[in-house]
Amino acid sequence: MPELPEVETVRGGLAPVLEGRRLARVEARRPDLRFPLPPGFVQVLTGATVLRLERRAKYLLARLDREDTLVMHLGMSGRFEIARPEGETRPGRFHYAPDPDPKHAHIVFETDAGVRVTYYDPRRFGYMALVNSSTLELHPWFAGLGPEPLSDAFDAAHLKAAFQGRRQGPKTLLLDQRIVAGLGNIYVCEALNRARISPFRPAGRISAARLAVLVPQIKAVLSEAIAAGGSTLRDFAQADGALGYFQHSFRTYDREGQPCRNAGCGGIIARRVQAGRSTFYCPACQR
DNA sequence: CCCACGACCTGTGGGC
DNA sequence: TGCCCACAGGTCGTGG
Repeated sequence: MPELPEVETVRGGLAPVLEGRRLARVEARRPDLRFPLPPGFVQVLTGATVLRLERRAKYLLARLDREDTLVMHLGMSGRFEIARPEGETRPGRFHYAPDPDPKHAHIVFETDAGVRVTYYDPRRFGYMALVNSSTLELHPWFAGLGPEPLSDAFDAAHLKAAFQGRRQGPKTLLLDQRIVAGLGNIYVCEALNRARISPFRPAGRISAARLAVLVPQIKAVLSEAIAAGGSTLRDFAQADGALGYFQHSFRTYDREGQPCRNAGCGGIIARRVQAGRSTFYCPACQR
């Protein structure tokens, strides 16, 4: 599920309970998620202190007082929940409300403050790994990533160069994490609608002037979504259990047959499968 | 390089 | 009510 705004929302929710805390107990309730958990996963993490919780693209990075960084990707259906102890039976031993979804509770972290952070992932497209911190940016998951869309490095000139000579539509290329890192299906559809650019127009033939409109629209939709706590569809919730509200602001996503919300448009949102993914767009104003 | 398609895995919602 | 199919926020790989 989670695209950049949802991962950023999760980061913001987990940071206050994890940063500066020691992981007193770590439990892997199955040996794998999408990939096998690394050997020594539980042993390395148990007793480690989380120095900072960061985000790069759609990855969460827990910087540890260890050689390795804990790298986490939520895939399509991964989510975290925070549970606070309901009581302490004896020092360091806490008890909690029953887990509402034990079947999909794959990884459990318990901090020295007794806060329990559980990773749920029904589809198990998510993954966790331990990656050497000093060479993290050389790791295959990170080496080829494009710039953060909210950074100054992501600008019209960057997109112009990345789109140069490409015949694929901007929809497909913006999903390519090597071009820009963190966008997913929802926010690409939303940004292209705001910029009134067709998802199907050969990217190399989009003018620099229109890319100069697209870039700030991408930044705007991401910033607004982060401010709203992300989008809650199906299973996504913030780490504290609260729902995100940005889905109410969608202009295209999952709005097939409904009116385009762009000023003065009056078109009807359509859905087309493009490169195997649903593309929602307005045929009237997106050119 | 482009595209279409399938794989990974499970759950849910809509149509009949 | 029950069954079946389509589809789901993300990557990764193959083959034409």
